[in-house]
Amino acid sequence: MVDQQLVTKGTTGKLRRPKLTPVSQVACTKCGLSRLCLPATMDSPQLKTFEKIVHKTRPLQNGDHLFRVADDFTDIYAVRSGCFKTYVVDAAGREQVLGFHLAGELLGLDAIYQSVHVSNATALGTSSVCKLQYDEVTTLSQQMPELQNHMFHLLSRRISDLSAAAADHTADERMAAFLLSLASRFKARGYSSKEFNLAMSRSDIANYLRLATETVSRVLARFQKKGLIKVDRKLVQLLDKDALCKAAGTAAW
Amino acid sequence: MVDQQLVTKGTTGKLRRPKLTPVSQVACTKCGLSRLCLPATMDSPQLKTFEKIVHKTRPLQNGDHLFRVADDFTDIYAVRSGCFKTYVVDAAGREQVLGFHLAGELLGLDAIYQSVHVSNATALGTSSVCKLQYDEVTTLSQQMPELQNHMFHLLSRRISDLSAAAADHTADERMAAFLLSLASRFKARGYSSKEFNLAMSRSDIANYLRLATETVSRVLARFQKKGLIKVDRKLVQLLDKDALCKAAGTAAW
DNA sequence: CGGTATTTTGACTATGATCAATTATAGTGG
DNA sequence: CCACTATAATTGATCATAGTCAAAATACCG
Repeated sequence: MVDQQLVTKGTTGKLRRPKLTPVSQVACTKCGLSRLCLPATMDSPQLKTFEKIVHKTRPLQNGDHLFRVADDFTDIYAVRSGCFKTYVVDAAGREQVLGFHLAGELLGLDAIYQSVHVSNATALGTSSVCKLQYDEVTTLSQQMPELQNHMFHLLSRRISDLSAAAADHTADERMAAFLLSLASRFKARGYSSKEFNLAMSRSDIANYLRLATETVSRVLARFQKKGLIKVDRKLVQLLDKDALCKAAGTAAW
Repeated sequence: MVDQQLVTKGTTGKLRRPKLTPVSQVACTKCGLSRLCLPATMDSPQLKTFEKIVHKTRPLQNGDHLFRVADDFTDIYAVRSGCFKTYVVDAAGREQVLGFHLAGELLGLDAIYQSVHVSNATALGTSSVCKLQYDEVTTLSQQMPELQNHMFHLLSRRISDLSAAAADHTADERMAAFLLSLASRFKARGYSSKEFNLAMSRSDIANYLRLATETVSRVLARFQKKGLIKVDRKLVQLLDKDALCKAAGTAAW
């Protein structure tokens, strides 16, 4: 694999990461929770109240678990930095990746109705979260319609996303849709939507997309040959988004 | 893997074992809403208040649409009788069935965050629903913690179900799991869990399970030959649930 | 009944999985 | 800094599950 121009040959991916631009006016000072996981309509005093139930935690290292199946459910987590993967292990011991969660996204929502975690969450690289005690969230939601509403929206959105992901698509479509999804989420966070690092391994991607690792490799190679993307290890550049959208079988992103 | 920290003194008085939310004795007199879609802890006066926001509608005929993509989202629907299917149509015109919804189950939850429907819902056979104006639900949730909690639970449960359905399984596993899911839902509604009618066509089932219609036919035939089930047209009898569970790759239901 | 829908069955095919081998990459300790 | 190892990613060859195409059988409905 001959790659001529690497802006920086990566001992660390951090150096070359596109700069962050602040997204929201309001932000939780305590943990940097951006607008992405906060109600848009919160004013200052509300924010202050809200901050009281947000608890910082120390960062997790690659592979560390945030929670596991059957753990007591007491807290919701908001990703502060890094990336987490959630997964389950079925009766036959096969792992199934349920999702990847970037900064500003919530973890553990599937545990609410059973008061027990039904999935595992593990850090991909050094990552951190904010902790929100669930009963404090519900209590506060009683007083703050905006928060209640926001919770409904977040849950609804996850339902919608999962529905979309459940659809029947070819390997190429799924891969293209996956890359575009990452792009749009990075963009929403102020990062480049054309170039980003994959926090997860090929086999995690494969598992998430219900493909074999080899297929992921091949599809990426094929996309590259067709000029849709450029891949170098973890770094992905989207060269032709329109074509990618077409490959994904979706309207423009 | 599975921790043994199951001995936890409760921080709250809540049940925390993996089981369904407790069911209530009460039922909405107005539309027959069963305990399945009502908060378990509602008492009589609360129920009366709740009933005020429940609106009966006239039954729909087979194929009638309850809502379509891009329709304004104003109401949540609770299935009163019959069965509904929700689906989307992708850019290429392919239909994707998202789910089947039996009495007591809610419809339209994926529309909350966009205030617009993102899926279509159509009746399978003559079916009816109750209508709940969404902003009345949220307003009432502010005053009734039980209702808010119930909404969170329902949304969380749907997330959990969708996650499970998204997993990568063989045709046999998916079919077995599908039959068992129906069985358990019928049982929860007081119907037989061993014998029931399929409200949906083979091709709807196939689409939902991401299989070809022909494959559904073949799998059902295979199951019958192996003595797991008996199928006659729409009527299904589960003859050997244990074997079905094994075929589904799940623990007993 | 007669005509249309749906379902089933059979033959063949293709997409993506599996198996196997090779090449990169990241970590570790001398 | 460089072997040395373990892990991850890629590439090739072959296989199998489920899809597609085609046709027959069965159910549905006026």
